[in-house]
Amino acid sequence: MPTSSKAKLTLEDYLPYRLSILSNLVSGMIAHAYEDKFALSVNEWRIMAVLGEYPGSSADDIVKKTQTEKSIISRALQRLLKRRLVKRQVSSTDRRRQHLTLTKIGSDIYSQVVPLSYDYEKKLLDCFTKQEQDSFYKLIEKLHLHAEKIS
Amino acid sequence: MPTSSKAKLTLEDYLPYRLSILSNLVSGMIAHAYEDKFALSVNEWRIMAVLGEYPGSSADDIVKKTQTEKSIISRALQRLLKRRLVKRQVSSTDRRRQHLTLTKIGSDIYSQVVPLSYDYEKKLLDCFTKQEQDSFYKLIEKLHLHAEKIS
DNA sequence: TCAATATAGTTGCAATACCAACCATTATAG
DNA sequence: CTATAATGGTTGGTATTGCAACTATATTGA
Repeated sequence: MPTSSKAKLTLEDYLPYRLSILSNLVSGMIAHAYEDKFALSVNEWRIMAVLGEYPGSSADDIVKKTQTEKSIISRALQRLLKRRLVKRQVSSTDRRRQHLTLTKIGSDIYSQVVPLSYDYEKKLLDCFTKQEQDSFYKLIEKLHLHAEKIS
Repeated sequence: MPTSSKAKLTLEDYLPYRLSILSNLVSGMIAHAYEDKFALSVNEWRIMAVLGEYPGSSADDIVKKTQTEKSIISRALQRLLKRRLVKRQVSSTDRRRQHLTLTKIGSDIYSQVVPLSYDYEKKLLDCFTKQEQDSFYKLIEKLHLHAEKIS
């Protein structure tokens, strides 16, 4: 084998790359929708999504749930507080911790974004049979767990 | 149904979110490796990957291949040029266009990153049977095409 | 032929991300 | 107790991003 022969990488077939492109495409589309309609960034919406599901969470809970840098959460939270979509209350048992909840306005927006998101997800999953959907979720889950393990 | 009943969104089960988390995890791990070893950002490496596969590509070709903003490509390219990992030559038939190729140094790094990347990919795919791998790729492809169509 | 349009690539600027350092408070251990 | 470490959260500095405006060259069509 001549020394000039070179291993090549086919970007289009490379798993991390494919996942990244797909994720950007899929996330970008829905993100654009609620950015336009409600002026919410991805991080802001994720915070609201966590609070919709788990009212009273702390910033740190959100960090763990969303796997996002805490400074990013902190600043996104500041914007939501300023817009009064979220309110906070210092914990009575630990004064470092703050319980966060959606305000009435925040809740209203939340309940508009949720169906929007689900509709979009449904439209996406349209291309799969029920079996394929199931399979896809399982494979994602499996890969996720494995990636965490070897990280 | 009381007016206070509210649709909720389970972030952990929401497809765009799951893809995003998985993609960040999977890309982050390998990106970290070549950032540490070769001081290459993701965008810089992607450019090199394209040039390894298609020497002589233009910046715009890379934009299309990698689906990345042209300003990002332009600036990542500037760093690669400054480090002399890539060289460029104005096209003889269109003076707006520049043909890009890896330099010797660039090629050397490229041929070190490629096996690193493949090893990592292989380690990732370890958790799948051959059938599952195949199935996963097909589902990703299907979803990708569909997402593009409805976008 | 030449005005209007399109394309390749760069740059300016505001917004965002990342990492580390930092407060304040609470938990732990000697 | 009290010194040390750990935790929740904020902030500063720098780099990166995203969008639009811009330059230069090429293409199109009346």
